[in-house]
Amino acid sequence: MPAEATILHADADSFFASVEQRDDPRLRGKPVIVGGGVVLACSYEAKAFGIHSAMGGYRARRLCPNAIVVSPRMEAYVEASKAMLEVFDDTSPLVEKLSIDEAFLDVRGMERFAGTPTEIAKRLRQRVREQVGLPVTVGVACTKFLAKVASAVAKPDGLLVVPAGRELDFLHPLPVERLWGVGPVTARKLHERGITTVAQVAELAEVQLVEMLGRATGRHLHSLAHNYDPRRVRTGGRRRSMGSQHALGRRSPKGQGALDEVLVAIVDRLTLRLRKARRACRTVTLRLRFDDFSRATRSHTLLESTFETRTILAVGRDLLATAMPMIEERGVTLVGLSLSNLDNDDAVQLALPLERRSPSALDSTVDELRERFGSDAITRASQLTRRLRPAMPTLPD
DNA sequence: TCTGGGGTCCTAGGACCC
DNA sequence: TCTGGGGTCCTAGGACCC
Repeated sequence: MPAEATILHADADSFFASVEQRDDPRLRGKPVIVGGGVVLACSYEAKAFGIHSAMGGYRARRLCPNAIVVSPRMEAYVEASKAMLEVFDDTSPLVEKLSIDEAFLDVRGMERFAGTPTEIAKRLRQRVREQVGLPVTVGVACTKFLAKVASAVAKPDGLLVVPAGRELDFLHPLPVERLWGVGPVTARKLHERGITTVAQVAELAEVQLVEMLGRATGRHLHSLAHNYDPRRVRTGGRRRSMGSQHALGRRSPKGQGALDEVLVAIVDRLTLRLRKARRACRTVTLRLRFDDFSRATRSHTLLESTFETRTILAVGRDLLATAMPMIEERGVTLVGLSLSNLDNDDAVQLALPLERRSPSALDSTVDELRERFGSDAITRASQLTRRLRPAMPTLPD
């Protein structure tokens, strides 16, 4: 017996542009572009002209000279996202937020008091429309992946239910680009071998796909083409990195001083966000993009987590200094910083200051930590202390 | 298709440890 | 003292998503 279609994927349509149209009646029914230099989002009226997100603003305006261009208002989008999430949370106890404008909802077992998944999905769309004022498309299927494909196919302002037992009939005729994780590179590799539909992917053995695309992508695509996706809808989940970047115009100054100013501004923004989120980071990564659109990263991992502006700026400056020869040679067009390794477990945090203790004191403290946090966390802590030990000065206990 | 800003996950080699 | 297999962490790069 096939699995029931109980997973909903709710996705706001042209989210940023829809918020703009909601808040300014003059924009309704008109081609709207959010963002200036590059299109961050655009309304369906603009899409009809061939405009899409990530397209250069210059080209977009040539395609549709009458399009109305508005600056992004991130606060308004965050607000709308929260309001939408409230409706989701009120619909099902199992909600997984995917991005600012989409989420999965598991409605299994809710039939007796809330109706069938289809009825729940209809009500969800109506409530977001009434309470938040935005159009939302919902896909319903037995797996997360298929629900997401369904909502993409149903856009805009639609609802599509893939009935249990009919999954492959729905999936197989679709182009490979519909598979989650198939971008330009993977699509090109598949096309080169004459593979354009999901059905053709499904005909291949897993080993063939792995050979073609690498282990992870190959296995992933093999699973998806057969609609094998055991991932459950999970609530919570903390972010694993935090970043900020700044694109430099072709003509902006690129000397070390100018770059340092950009870096200081980025570090300032980031550490503020870090402290606001009550997190700390251990790895700092400098991201660079060059005139020819090649990229490079330079990273450094600290021994101890930090949220201090001073510390992170110092690391950022070191990384920038090591990259200066490359920058001078290739010409930099983007500078970014990413903070990762966020919040290590408590045991490691506690073990680190032990650097200043003698080996015997260290061992007894590790025992204490084991009692407090369990052996799993301790494995990492003791590994770390072992690594520190050779460099440790011996102090009296 | 000449390109923003925010993320996630995978790979691969080297260092180091048990 | 030598050797091997397995595991984790760090760094750099790449693909993909919204």
